[in-house]
Amino acid sequence: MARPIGYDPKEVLVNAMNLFWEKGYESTSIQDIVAVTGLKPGSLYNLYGNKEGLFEAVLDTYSTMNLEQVEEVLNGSDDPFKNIESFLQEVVVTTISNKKTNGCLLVKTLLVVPHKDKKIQEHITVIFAQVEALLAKTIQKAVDLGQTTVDAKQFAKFIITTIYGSHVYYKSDDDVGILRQNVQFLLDTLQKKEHSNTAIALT
Amino acid sequence: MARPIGYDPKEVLVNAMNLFWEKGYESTSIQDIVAVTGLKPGSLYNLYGNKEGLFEAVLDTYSTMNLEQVEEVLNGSDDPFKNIESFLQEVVVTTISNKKTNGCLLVKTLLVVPHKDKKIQEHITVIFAQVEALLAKTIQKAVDLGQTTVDAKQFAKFIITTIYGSHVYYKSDDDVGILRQNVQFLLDTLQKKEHSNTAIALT
DNA sequence: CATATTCTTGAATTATGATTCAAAAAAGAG
DNA sequence: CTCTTTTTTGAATCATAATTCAAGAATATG
Repeated sequence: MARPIGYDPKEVLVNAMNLFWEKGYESTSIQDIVAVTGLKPGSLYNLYGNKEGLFEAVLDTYSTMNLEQVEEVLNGSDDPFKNIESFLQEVVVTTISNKKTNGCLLVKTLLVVPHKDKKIQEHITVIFAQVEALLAKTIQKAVDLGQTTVDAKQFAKFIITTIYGSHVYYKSDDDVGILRQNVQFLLDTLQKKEHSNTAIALT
Repeated sequence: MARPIGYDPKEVLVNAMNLFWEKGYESTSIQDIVAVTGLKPGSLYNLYGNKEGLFEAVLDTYSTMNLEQVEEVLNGSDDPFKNIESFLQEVVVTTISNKKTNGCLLVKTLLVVPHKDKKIQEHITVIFAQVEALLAKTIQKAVDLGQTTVDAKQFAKFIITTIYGSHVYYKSDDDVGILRQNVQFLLDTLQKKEHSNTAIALT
C-alpha cells in the first residue's frame, strides 16, 4: 500500500552514532550524517524531526548497547568479585579501543551539551544511574559473600568516578599503564590490600 | 603618538574565559564575546587573530590562575600530608562553586575540541602534567617523612584521575556527598586505613 | 493497471556565525 | 593646530550549516 523504507534503521543509527562519537555533537553537520548514512536530509528530518531528535535516538542506541554489555559482564559468573574484576578489565580494554573516538560518548556529551538542553542531560543521567545500580548490586553480592567489606553503594560511585576520570586522563596521556594502575588501586581498595605496584594483566 | 588601548586586556580575557567556560568553545559565538567584553569584532581579531587564538589566550589565563592556586595550597604548610588534604578539600569546594560552569574548563575542552586542533590539545596536556608534577612532588615529601608509603607518581595520577571523574560525576548528580566521599577514599588509601564511612568536613 | 499511500530526493531557503575592511576616533609629537 | 600612528567601529561579506518542501519514486491493494 505504501512505499517501504529503503534502509536499515538500526544501521543508520549506528553510523550516525559513530560519527557523533568521533566528532562531537556540535561539530557534526547534517551533511556529515547524510554522507555516512546515505539518507538525504529530508528523510532524516522525516524520521527524527531535527538534529537533536536524531542525537537522542543515537544516545538510546549507544546506551542500550553499553548497558547490555555491562550487564553481561557483571552477571558473567557466580563469583561477584570475579565479575567486578572482569568488568574493570573490560573497561580498560574498551577505553583503549575507543581511543580514536575519545572515551565515552555520554561523558563527552554531558560535559558539553548546553544547559538549555535539559532533556539530553537528564537522559544521560538516567543511563549513568542504571550502570551504577547494576554495579552496586554486584558489589553487594560480594559483600554478602564476605569477599569485601566496603559500602556497596558508595564504592560503586567511586568506581564510576574513576572510570570517568580514566577516560579523561587517557585522552591527555595515552599511556595504557594509567588505566591498569587505576583498576589495580580500585581492586586493592576493595580488598583493603597493600597496593601491589604491579599492573593487572590484560586478557 | 598613537591612540592607546581603551580596555583592560586582563579583564577582557577573564570575561571571555567565563563565557567559554560556561558555554563551551563551539557554542560561544564571537557575538557573545563582543557582548561580554565590550570589544567589537574588529578589535578582537586585531588582538587575537581569530576565535581559536582568543581561546588559546583564555586557556593561558585559566591555567595560570589554576596553577598558582594549586601551588599555593600544596606549599601551604610544612606538613605535606596536611597540604595534600587541603588540596583535596579545596578541589571539593571549587567543584561545588563551579557547578554552573560545568567543572573544569580544561577537562571539558580536552574531551570536545576536534582532533585537528592538536595545538590546543597539547596545550592542555602540558598544563595537566604540571599540576600532576606538583602533586607528585608533595606526595614524595610525605613519603620521605614516613607519612605514607604509596608510589608518589602513581598516586598522583590516581588523584588526578579521581578529580577528573568527580567533575563528571558531579555534573550528572549534584550530590555533594560524592565529592567528599571520593576524597575520603583517596585519603584512606593514602594512609592504608579502613575506609571510615564518614565524610570529611568542609572548611 | 490505476490509485492511494508513504517514502525519497536534493535544491532552495533560512539562519547563524566567523571574519574583513574602510572609515572614524584618539592621542602625542613637532 | 596639523600630521602620523595606532586603535576602534560595525556594517558588509563570506562561509557554513540547519531545515523545508514540492516533485518524483516505490509499493500493495482493489
